[in-house]
Amino acid sequence: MYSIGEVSKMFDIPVSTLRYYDKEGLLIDLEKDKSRIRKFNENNLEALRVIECLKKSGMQIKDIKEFMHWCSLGDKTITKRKEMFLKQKENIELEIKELQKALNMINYKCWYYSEMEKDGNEKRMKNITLQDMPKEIKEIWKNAH
Amino acid sequence: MYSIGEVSKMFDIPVSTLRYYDKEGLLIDLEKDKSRIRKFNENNLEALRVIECLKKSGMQIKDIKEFMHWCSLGDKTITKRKEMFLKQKENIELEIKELQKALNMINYKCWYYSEMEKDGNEKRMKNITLQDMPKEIKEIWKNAH
DNA sequence: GGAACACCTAAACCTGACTTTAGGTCAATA
DNA sequence: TATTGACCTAAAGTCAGGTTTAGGTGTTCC
Repeated sequence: MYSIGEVSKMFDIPVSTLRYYDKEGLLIDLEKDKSRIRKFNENNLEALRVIECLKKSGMQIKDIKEFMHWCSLGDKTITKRKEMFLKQKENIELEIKELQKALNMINYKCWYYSEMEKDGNEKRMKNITLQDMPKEIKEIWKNAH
Repeated sequence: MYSIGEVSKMFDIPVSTLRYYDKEGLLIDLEKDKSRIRKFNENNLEALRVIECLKKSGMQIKDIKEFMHWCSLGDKTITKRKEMFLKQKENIELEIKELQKALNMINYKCWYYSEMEKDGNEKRMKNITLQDMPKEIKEIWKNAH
């Protein structure tokens, strides 16, 4: 059993955010003692790990709440929950692809700017074409477009 | 030369958002004709590509504006701009790593739920340990934690 | 000539995800 | 005993990144 302050340190999430998640219904079976103090058990910590993961995958608080509600309904929602994870898997794979494209653009710019830095001005690079690029930069450029 | 409506379709960005970017100073040398109608040229389109890429890499509008301002100052800001791209490269690489970790978590959950679906209930999977997992799932689990 | 359409500005409004504030409880320490 | 520190609630505030609204201009189709 952990206090909200301990959990805050373990997960590096502000106490106010943990209370907010609780208020929004993301921590469904979180218990409180006689003085209304929250007590986090292993299930609650696992819920928090799932919350962080679903947030990373782009899910909104209200949808995470809905998922947590399904969890509390037991066996009859297993398929629903599995399908939700399959959908988030697609989301996150797409997001990684987009980030990799952006990374290629940034890597191209890094090369472009280090060439300009050598020249000390923008003249030569302003008119650069695919033919002028080294093979590996050409590849990066293509993956960025 | 393109109208705002054409650019909106080309980039799949709402017209209102393009106007907002212009208002916030992200489209520094965007020209307007005698009736104040925006005319996008190739430089402006390239700026938009960079804006989308920097946004993906987690940069805020006000910092993108600052970058665009550096661009307008010419040769003396080349090194500054290069260093900004190097920093965004780190950001985006870190973000990809975090997303991959979340993806491992989600993949683990997908396996976990498909096993539960076979059983029709949560009993067996609730008490699963590392030893019970197939080798490849064990790897996924480890990369998620 | 008038209606439809694409454009314009300024300003108000919206949304999600928190964070801060104000006022209070409770247990342990000086 | 009083003050410190960790906890509590409800409600208001904040912030980024847009979106919507209200009122207007200029061009083209019927």
